[in-house]
Amino acid sequence: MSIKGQPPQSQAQTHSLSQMEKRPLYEQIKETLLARLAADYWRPGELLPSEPKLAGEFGVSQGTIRRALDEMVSQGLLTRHQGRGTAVTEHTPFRFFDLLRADGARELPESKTLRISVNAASRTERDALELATGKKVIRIIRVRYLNLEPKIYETISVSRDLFSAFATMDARDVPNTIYNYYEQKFGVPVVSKRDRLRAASATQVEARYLHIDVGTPLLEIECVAYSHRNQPIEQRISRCLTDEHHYCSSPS
Amino acid sequence: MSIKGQPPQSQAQTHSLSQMEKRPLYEQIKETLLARLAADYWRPGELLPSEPKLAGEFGVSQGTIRRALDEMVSQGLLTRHQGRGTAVTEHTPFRFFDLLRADGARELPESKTLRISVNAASRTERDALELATGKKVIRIIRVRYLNLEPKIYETISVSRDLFSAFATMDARDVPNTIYNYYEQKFGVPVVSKRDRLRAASATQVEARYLHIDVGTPLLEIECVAYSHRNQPIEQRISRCLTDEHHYCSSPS
DNA sequence: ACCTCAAATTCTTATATAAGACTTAGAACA
DNA sequence: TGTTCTAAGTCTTATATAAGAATTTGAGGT
Repeated sequence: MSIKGQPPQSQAQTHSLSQMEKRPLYEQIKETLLARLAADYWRPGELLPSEPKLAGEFGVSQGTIRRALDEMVSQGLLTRHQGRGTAVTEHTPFRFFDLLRADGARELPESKTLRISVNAASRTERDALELATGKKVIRIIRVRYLNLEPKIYETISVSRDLFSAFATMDARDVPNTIYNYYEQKFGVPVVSKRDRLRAASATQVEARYLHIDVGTPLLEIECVAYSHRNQPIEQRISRCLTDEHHYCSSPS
Repeated sequence: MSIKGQPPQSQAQTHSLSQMEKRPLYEQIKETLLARLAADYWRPGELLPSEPKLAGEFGVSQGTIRRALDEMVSQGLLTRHQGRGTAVTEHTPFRFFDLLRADGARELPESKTLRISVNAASRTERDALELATGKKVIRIIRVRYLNLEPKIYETISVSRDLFSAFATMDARDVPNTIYNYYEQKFGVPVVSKRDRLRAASATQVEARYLHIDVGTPLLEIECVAYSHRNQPIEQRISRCLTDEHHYCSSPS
């Protein structure tokens, strides 16, 4: 029984990759790992146990672990290096920011929060965030600067039930890279998003903050951010001045 | 030798998955299959040989074939069904059309070609299509209709060297779903694309064709379409009226 | 400071078994 | 005689495991 390299103690009971389950093993394992990631079991940048170790822990072969990890890598959740190990991806602040300069370079925007308010969710907010009628949302309105010039007028909506801490927060304390904040303060990582884009005209308010004329064409990006299991986390409507930048779709 | 179902003639010598090669087998196989796809060795919708057959042909195990096929499936080139087989994906006309109605439904646009011309390639065209200085392009300008209303003013640019047949074509004969035409007439399938989006103002010409006022905000989509091996095929600039439709990014 | 070697890791390939889908032979029935 | 249904058989892809190769890292020696 005393095989060298065996993991310490008894820890083989808690996983229960139920044999009765119809779903394939690698999928159950992926789900478990996903849950751990969501629970901050491993920190971003941290190395996961090696494939053989995980295989031992779950009582399956290395290849099965590998398949689960492969899928998470293709989702951008993990990063692997031969000879080194498998790490939790550290999301750069750029990960979900798709406005590029003409030369293709990315600039990190600065942000100035204008207002935080609590409102009844609108129809589109309820649809996007999958909220029941009567639920409330917290709205954060801010202006974002690229190369020190105001380029984006942005309205962020989140469920008050999930992010009540925002309601009492001072506008100055709203962090710039807010997805990181969701992950660190609330333990809710944003792992995917879906964008819808239109052309629009600058309103009076937008014109004032973006230093442009009323009616100037703006690129409107309506973005819904999702956490694990496709749970919608945030709706964001960004109205962007695209004189020096453009939105870049991920190559399909 | 006369095994039933055997492909005709001798075809087992040409593969040469050179043992000297440093690249993994599955990658070399993928490359070969990709080349066959590009050469129209199998037609869209057609079933490929089964995994064991391919394994036998290439002299590798089924798992290795599987890995090559898996990657091509994830790129959307192949479609697999357990128990049936692996087929070449038939691209619907919608595959690369990202303008959706508010309810999320897709409408196939009608097109009216306005003009076909041959010009020296502009700077952006040369960049997009990777053409040498002095090379010429064929430009196709057309209006596209959604639900019978003019919504898109579109300029298509392709290399004259590759698509000379366009130069002498009557405007009325330009097909609506032009990617299919590339694949069927020129044997050049479009397998991916990259979009860049901006907000813009309708010019006088656009205003006339789209039945709108000059200066109306339009969504400008600059799209470069690629064939196998990332060869750029076409640049397309679509200026879209987004009062009833919106651009939808593929979920990342 | 540089080189060598050993240990740990992921990567590649192969093989075996399971599960789903289509085909066809043949019985049952009209 | 023709039709319909059933079930077995055969083809397909899906899943799981194992073993050796390639790569990185770091310790130890020169």
